[in-house]
Amino acid sequence: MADHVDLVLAQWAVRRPDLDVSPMAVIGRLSRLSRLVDAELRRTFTAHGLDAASFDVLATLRRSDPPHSLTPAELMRSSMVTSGAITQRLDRLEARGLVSRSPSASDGRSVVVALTDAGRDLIDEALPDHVATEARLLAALTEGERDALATTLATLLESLSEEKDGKGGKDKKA
Amino acid sequence: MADHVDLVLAQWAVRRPDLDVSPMAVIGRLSRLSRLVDAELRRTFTAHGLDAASFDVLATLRRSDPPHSLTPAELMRSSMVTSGAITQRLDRLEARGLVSRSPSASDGRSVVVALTDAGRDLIDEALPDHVATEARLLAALTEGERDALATTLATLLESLSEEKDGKGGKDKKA
DNA sequence: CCCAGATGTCTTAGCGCTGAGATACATTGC
DNA sequence: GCAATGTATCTCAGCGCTAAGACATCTGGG
Repeated sequence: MADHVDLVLAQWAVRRPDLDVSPMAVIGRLSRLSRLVDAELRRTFTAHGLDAASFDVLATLRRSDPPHSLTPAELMRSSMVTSGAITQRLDRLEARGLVSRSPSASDGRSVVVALTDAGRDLIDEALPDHVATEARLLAALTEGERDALATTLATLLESLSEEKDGKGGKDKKA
Repeated sequence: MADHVDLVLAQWAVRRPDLDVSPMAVIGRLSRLSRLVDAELRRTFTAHGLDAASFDVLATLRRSDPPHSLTPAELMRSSMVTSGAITQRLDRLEARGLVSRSPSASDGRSVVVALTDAGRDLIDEALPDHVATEARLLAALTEGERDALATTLATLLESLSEEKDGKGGKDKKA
């Protein structure tokens, strides 16, 4: 019943008994789990000729209102990557004919990125496999555990997002 | 109370009502959380002249028995990165005088990586800040929630690790 | 009306990692 | 002994991302 993180905690207890390393029980597992999950998801993406970055953009467009178009700035905020990363992702997807870029009618600085028919077909085909993979990765949990996990992760996500936005902030002056 | 993932789930319910995307409630939050956590941890590492990769290696060595030495292969298994990544991490740390490499006495193919005094001083100085940062990131949870979260993540971690090792195989029954 | 600051997109250098493979040494079965 | 296989380390090209910054365009207060 001891995973890698349990061993790490036991080692720290010997080397640095002065430190309370208990937060690692959560953060350490979160990190390792994320790596394992990413690796598994990648297999599904590869099977459909995609990678995580491309899938992310196509899925975000697919979720948006028809005609499934967003600006690079919106994609950037949704994806948590920099603007340079979005530019390059779109370059790759555009070269493959999966998205199109056209100047925005309402904002001269902006661009409208839209799913092409080929892009929509590809993401619609990959999606069922993707969610099936996700479901398989969670198969070890009961439904109750899954729900509780989602709730707790949502709590953490909100607390970190707020911190990042400066809302309420840490404890410094408002 | 609605985080980004709740919005994503609501969008999929409209665009693809045929799909059960509920696994995203967990997997999606796991991914985003991991990104946010990594970004926060990085700030602490940077403050000590480190990055996540260097910290990982130094901390792994520090946890090992005195004289705090391991082989690249052991570091590779602990870190979940490829051998090429370990070689490069060690190149950087060795160039800074934080670790040393010497040929193994017992295995002609192998190398012994050891913390130098400077490396040990650096990791011992950074560690308290690091665990403090981790504790701050979890401050939104009660102790009970933290424990339950650690337990559930451990369950997932074990199930994915076993799958990877081929133990029990991919197919359900043993 | 106009300008200063905010915003949107793209460019580029540099970084760390992967994946494939090269090389050397170790181990096992015969 | 020795061939076949496995293990340990390193090399290197290629990839996607970040950070910093260049431009163009928008917006709101004098």
